[in-house]
Amino acid sequence: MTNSASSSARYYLTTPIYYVNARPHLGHAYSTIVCDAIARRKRALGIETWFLTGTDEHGQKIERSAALTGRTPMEFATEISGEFRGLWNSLGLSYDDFIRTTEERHKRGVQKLFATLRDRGFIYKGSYTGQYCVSDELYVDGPAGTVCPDCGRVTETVSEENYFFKLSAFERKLLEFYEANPGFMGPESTRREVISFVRGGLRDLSVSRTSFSWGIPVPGDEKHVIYVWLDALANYITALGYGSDAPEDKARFEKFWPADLHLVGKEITRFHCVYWPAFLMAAGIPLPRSVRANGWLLFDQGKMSKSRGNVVRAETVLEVLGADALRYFLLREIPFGQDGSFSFDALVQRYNGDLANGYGNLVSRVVNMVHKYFGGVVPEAGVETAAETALRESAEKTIAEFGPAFDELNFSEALKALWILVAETDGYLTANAPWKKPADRSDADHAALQARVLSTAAEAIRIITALVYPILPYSAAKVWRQLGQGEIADAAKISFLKQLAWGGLKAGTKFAEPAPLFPRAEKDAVERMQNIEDQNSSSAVEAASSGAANAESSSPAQTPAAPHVPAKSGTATSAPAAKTEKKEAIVSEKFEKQTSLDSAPVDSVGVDAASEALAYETVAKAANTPVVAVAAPAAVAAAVQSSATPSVAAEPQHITIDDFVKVDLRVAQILVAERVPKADKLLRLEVDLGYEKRQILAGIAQYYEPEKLIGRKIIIVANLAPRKMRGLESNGMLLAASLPDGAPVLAGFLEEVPLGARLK
RNA sequence: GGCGGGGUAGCUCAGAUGGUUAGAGCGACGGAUUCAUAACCCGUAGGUCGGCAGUUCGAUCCUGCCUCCCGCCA
Repeated sequence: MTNSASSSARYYLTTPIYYVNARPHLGHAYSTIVCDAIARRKRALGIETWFLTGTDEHGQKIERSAALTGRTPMEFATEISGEFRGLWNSLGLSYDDFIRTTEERHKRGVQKLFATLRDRGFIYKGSYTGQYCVSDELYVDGPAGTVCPDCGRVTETVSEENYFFKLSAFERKLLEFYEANPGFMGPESTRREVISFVRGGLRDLSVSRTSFSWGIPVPGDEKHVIYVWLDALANYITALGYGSDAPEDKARFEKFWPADLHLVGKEITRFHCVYWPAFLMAAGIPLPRSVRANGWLLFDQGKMSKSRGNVVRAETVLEVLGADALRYFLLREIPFGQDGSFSFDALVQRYNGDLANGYGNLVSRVVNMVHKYFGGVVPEAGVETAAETALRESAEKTIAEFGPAFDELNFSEALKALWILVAETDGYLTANAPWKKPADRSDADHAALQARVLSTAAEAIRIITALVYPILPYSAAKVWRQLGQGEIADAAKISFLKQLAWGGLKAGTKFAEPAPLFPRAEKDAVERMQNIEDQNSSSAVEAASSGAANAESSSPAQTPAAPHVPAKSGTATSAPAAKTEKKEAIVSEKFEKQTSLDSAPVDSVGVDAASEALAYETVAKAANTPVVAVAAPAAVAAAVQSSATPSVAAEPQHITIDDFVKVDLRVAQILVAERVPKADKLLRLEVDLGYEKRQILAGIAQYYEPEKLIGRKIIIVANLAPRKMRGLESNGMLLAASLPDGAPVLAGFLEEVPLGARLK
């Protein structure tokens, strides 16, 4: 994964810096946890390691969000940044430095970088006239009236004078660099995408803004602030001391730069694989050795979901199962680099299956037996038989396989290999049954067997524990103590992983008392976590509407991208959760599309007040600009104004065809229709989609007799996130025209259509 | 629309330069067992390897077409 020189005795790795427009969630935690595991292993191998994380705090969006809450951008950023740091601390992440882009050391470094680029002739002043999406701070190609490809809103024509970076001068140099350094970026799919992007031609990049002031001023021309990506990317060097004259800063920079690994979310690979190397080349600074993209973390949505398909907070998992459970799940379940889906069910299954029943139970049975049969003191193993040889060789094989897999970031493979050893040790114990003395075995023979088997199994556990330490640091520390090995953190300081070999557990070692490692998660664990999330997300609605916690990081563009460069994602973060939210958000936007197409406004009838609140919540979160999901085009402005929601933009809300396609509209037939007790508006429907049947709740009880609906074919939004109403789960909503008096008229077809047919 | 990646057991995924019975873990079922966290151990599950056509003695792995999903770009 890294090219040359990665074997040197120092290692510098970075997480993305997280944009403070969103509160931290599991997606952010994922990237940071991965880095933490890597950092811990490197340190335990005796490699001097520097692990950097931090927050990205400039930009117009922060300025705005702060204004909505009546605070200064700095106050706002400080609060959210503190939440990130607080979460990393409560997860026990071992970062060496946490940088904020609002810190003086960073500003100084960024200004130096900008000045260097300018002095070397790679920055010039130019002007740009074109289309600009105010909401996404994004320049868009096309004539006046062009729609923003990211959010679907109509762009505005702007004309401004900016500084430009001569990105075009680096097209060939970058391609040559990629060619010469095949390990620079990964995974392979990312690499191909980046190369094909650069081959498609690079245009100069606008690297300053005058439309807002929350940023780092351009040195010598302070009405400009520096482009947020140039600002953000530079954190990787400013945190080490770039731009400082202090000797210790210079020394640190010299020691750790270039970085060995920038771990980034896959949506921001282009910034790290194209712009960042170009900036560095232009400034005459060495390039990082590798950039690796992690995939999205998706939350289970759609059909199965008991979960609401919403953002999950790391704290929830931490509270119920602990940090190690979360770390294990993320690294074991998701092949690194691919998208992975997170669900509480899968988490609990992994936890119980691998941690509680597997590793935890193995430790428990062996430590208990050593206490029971040997007073807690490791006996002499005696002569190795074929069974011990097999286990030892298996452990040696595991040591040989685990490291390379881990170092290639194939955590999932590494853990899989390690858990084979867990299973083999369990099997070895069962096969030799030290707790059972056959009648034909002498006491002496049995004692020898017990000694041999238990010391061998304990040694296997020691090996497993050492290897798993970077991934399960807290649990490994407990086991290490139980095995009488002292503090594993101390062992890590003296490079214990480097010399790890079979035979390290000495006879005579005194075990500590057994203590539970991973208590089995009871059946209610999933439910408990969901409840915690539900409570949290209902309070998040308030936060969102007050502007404090909106805009999940990846979906809206934080950054003003350059002209002609339709940068869509905005943040230096992994931001997986946005995906789900965006999907939901689209649903409300869809109605506007409908309204502009149809004469009668189509409304969402399956939604009662509660789910309207949901629709609003998700839109607000995803877009920062509350969207009103009703009204014909001409009335939009008025509707926005009259709505209680704080509105920023009043332009018509267009979406692209790509957005529309995300709404899964299907033909369904009503099989069952009945009133919901104690709800005068709600009907419970069971509908058949041809490929599946599901339950939907619809607020049409005042207008339709349930009996008359049975057999009728309707149109439903099939991929709407499930929602509970009156204790019943609704999996989708039906479509109907909304008459002036509020009465719904169900949408349907004049011709015969098959069940499950998609509308598009 | 262009480029790229995918569609393998209920779930998450491996895999083969094409060759007798396509694998693992989890879940499910049956058995054994009790040192241990109702755990561990043993066994079982028969999945058109997305669809169709072609190349071949033989394809799930090659070719073409189709379909669905995802990403990047326009």
